[in-house]
Amino acid sequence: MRVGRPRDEKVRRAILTAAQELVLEKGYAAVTTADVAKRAGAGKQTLYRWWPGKGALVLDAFSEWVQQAPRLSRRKPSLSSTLVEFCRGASEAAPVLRALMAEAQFDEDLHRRLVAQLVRPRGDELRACLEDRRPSDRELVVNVLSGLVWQRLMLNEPLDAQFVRFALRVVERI
Amino acid sequence: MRVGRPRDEKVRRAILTAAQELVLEKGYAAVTTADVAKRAGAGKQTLYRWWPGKGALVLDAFSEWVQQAPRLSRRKPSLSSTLVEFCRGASEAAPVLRALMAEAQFDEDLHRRLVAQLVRPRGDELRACLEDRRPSDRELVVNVLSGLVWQRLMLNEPLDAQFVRFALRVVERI
Amino acid sequence: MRVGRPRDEKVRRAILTAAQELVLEKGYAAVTTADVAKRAGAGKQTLYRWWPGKGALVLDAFSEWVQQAPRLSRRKPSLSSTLVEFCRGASEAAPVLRALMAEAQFDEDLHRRLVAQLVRPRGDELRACLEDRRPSDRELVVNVLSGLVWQRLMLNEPLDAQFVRFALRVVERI
Amino acid sequence: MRVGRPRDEKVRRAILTAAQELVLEKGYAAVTTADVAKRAGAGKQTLYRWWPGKGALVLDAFSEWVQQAPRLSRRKPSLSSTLVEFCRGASEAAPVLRALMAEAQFDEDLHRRLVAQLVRPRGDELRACLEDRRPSDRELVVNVLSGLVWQRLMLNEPLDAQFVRFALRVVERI
DNA sequence: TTTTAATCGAGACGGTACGTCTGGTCTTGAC
DNA sequence: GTCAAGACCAGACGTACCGTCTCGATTAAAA
Repeated sequence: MRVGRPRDEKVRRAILTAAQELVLEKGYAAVTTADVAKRAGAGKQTLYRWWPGKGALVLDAFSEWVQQAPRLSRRKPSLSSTLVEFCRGASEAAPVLRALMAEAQFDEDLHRRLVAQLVRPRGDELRACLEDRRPSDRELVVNVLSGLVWQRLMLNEPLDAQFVRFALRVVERI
Repeated sequence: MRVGRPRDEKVRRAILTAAQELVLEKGYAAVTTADVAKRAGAGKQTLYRWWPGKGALVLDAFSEWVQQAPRLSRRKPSLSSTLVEFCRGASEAAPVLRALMAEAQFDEDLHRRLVAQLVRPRGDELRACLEDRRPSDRELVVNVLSGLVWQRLMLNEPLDAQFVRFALRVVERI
Repeated sequence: MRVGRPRDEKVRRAILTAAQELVLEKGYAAVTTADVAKRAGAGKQTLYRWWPGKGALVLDAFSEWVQQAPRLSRRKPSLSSTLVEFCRGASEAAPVLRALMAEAQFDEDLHRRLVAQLVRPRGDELRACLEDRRPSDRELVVNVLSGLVWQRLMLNEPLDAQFVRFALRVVERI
Repeated sequence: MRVGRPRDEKVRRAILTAAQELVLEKGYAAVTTADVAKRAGAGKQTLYRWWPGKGALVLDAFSEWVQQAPRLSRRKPSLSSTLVEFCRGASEAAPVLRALMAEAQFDEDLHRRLVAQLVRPRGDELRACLEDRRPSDRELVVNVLSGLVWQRLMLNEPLDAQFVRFALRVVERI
């Protein structure tokens, strides 16, 4: 059985919340691990016990936030509504997503986490809307859409309704 | 007339060369402006007189390198050959491109330079291969292809022959 | 009567032993309370239940060790033999004594313990060898000898036979 | 010739002054290198360029301070007046001297500096007052007096007029 | 026998100092 | 005024240690 004092889930939550608040307030680059720990009323060591660094922490903070969106409809959502929702979320979180993807380019481990927690799940959601397509087409469409969105993010161009229309037009021609 | 000692073009070249060498040897993140200056036999101040920081310097060093590829054929190149060439270059320089795009997420000015010196020119080359398409389609195709490539880079997946076939298959269905 | 589980004397001994071993192996500064607890198979809390900190613990560990020297002769020992024995012990334990006296400068409580457990008893032993002196002289001699020894320790100079001769020469001139 | 920007003596002075002030205000243990750098308007790196750590810095700060005492009399000072002056200085700076001697027990380099900058010079001053003594006696007296003073410091006992009388009584009997 | 309460090992916790590192600016004398 | 050299300010970084707290298990006296 696990011995020693168990890890305190409340502390973990407090750090995640603090990270989220601070990143939204001051932006990813301006936040330090020390800031987060202080705001959370935690020690730096505790933060580093749970996460290897700022990137992984902020990723956790926001991948939970993104998941907040209710997935309660039992009916398979349409591609267009999924894409709209997708872009809405990405647009709100754009600065964080850009920073995380950027940081991940310098950090192998963060890169893996980012793919597993954000990139892949979004792709899976899209794929789920394409069950009526031929399997070989599915990957095409998912890649194209995901590529368009990430490019848009990295080039800091708006993920607005016009973009959604554009993307849908691309898809219906494939 | 400008007074004082004139700026030394040889120094500028030496810094660019040193930056290129060091980034290829140790990777973007592991190189500092001080390293580059030392290798080039230059002072840090000289480096900062010509460039605003590491990002812009490395961008210059490698955008020249990318342009090295001879564009001498007067015949309009085909889309597929352009894409092959495009991916070959991107694949070789992938670590640098990833790092520059990442850095640009934290640096407005570098972002502008990157778009102007790397992103836009590549898009223009692609566009030039699509003159037989309807104008509205052109932007579609350019966006999709560029999105696929950048996504591939940022996700650190190979830009190999298989990817080129995949991309061409997408395009011919639009 | 005391309720609850009684304190375990075996644990106390294990911690003292572990502290002694570790300090002899790695030196006072390189040992942490966590190290000692781990070596003793004890928890940190147990250690802190018995002692207020590393200093007091090590002091206990070594003041017992110093006392090991048999004081069984019923005849009053001579000053010179006492001093020889005194210096021999201080020389062996020099690194620990230096560290304890140093730590005591930053820790009021440890300072009191150190004086009570090490400084005063040694002075009393010396005083006991000087019963044939005039009372006012006794304090003089004890202070001078003790001062010479502690200075020698703190300046990291050898407490060897030559020093003993030197000290005795001083005393016989007072 | 020396190239590069020369070290800035003004910064060095500012750091020394800040160290002195802070140590007098808050005590040695409560002062950090970051505090000193901030108060001095300097960067931490600059501090570490000039000194290897807090100990060496504070030693410099106070060894200059101790030397401030005017040594202008051309006549050889008497032993008693030297001792009085000696004890007055040591008494004022007692907390710092205790801390430095303590820290030096954990830091070989600081130990050497402390002996060279504080312990030896004081000894030399005493020796200079004893030119009328036999050479072999001189070392005796210097050692005894210095031992008495340092012991007094480390045991945190007052270096007052009574102590001076005591010390002089010892000396005149040697 | 059951309850109670202090102890035990293990290790997470808040706090904080440390010394290193990087980025971008400033200051020399030489040219 | 530019150059090489390198010191400068600023502050983030991750590690280390301290002494406390929390957990489930153990132990013996009290009920």
